Amino acid sequence: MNKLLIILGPTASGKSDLAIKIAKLFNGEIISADSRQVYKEMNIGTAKPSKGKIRYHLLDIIEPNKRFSAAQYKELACNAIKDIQNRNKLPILCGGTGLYISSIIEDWQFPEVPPQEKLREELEKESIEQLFKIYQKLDPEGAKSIDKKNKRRLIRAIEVCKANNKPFWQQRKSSKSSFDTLLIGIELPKKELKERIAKRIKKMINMGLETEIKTLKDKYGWIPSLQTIGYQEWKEYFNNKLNKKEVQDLIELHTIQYSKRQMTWFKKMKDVQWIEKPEQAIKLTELFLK
RNA sequence: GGGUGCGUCGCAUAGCGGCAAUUGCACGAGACUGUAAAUCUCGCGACCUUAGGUCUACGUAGGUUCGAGUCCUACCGCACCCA
Repeated sequence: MNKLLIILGPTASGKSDLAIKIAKLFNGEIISADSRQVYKEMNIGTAKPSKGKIRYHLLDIIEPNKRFSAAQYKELACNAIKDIQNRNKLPILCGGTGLYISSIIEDWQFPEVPPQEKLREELEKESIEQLFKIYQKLDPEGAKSIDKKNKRRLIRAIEVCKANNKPFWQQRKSSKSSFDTLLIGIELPKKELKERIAKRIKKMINMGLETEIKTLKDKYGWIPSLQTIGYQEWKEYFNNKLNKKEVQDLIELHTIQYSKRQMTWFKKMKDVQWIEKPEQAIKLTELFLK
């Protein structure tokens, strides 16, 4: 069996619940496609699914102060998918990180150049214009289409070129996924999504989000993985610049904005079956598995 | 009743005679191949097909000026002070 079911959608749209439901009905296991739920100790703020009967992969696989990447994700996720298929179960890829999902369904080959902190630090000092010039020299073709005002991206492009002595643009590859896929996207009316987001955030706070963050920042400081919606907002709170209500409002705002960015990515993806109700997903899955 | 200050594009903020008007936020659209819940771009008075042009706009009404968000007068609203 080579089937792979994918469930995507913006945050708080009910992806996990749907995935669990389908996993129960169709003998499946879930692979999280979420760039924050991979971290240990970040539970409440990432709305990490709690342990249940259904096996959930790629949660809690890394320490919060460690670096994680899309390339690592892709490898781990592919392995998990194949493993599940080999055991004759249905793998369900479920999450809101568009980049991670795309890397699997389009079988991206990331250039095999791990991040090089030193080089990055060096390049970080340069101006954007300067960086663009450097990149232009290394990869004139790529320079035509790169986002020339995005420092982070320029630095990575330069890093890859230097490491392999080949233009960055030629090192990015994608192809048709070898999996037989069904993509289901959840798209709720704006108003409903907003309500669900607000509700979820309230719940998080009631569940002790503040304590979770306090523990994390006391233990690790404001590490990069805390640069996450629902976490970063508390920095000002602990500095007494914001009160709790303001933090909550900010989280809500940022989450809504994030959900729009997610949709921008998803809408670009081909072959997504957009649904609003879980029953529709179940029907689609039935047909898919026939 | 007297005095002072302030009223600018959803909100905040700049502007001190050449302005469709600065900046931030919000909002809209979009990009994305090892940080992606990250990072970045563009748009944001209306109309005309782009270059560009036309109209309507800085509390209201007048005035001075080639030209007014900017100066003057009156009025309205808000804030503070003195009575």
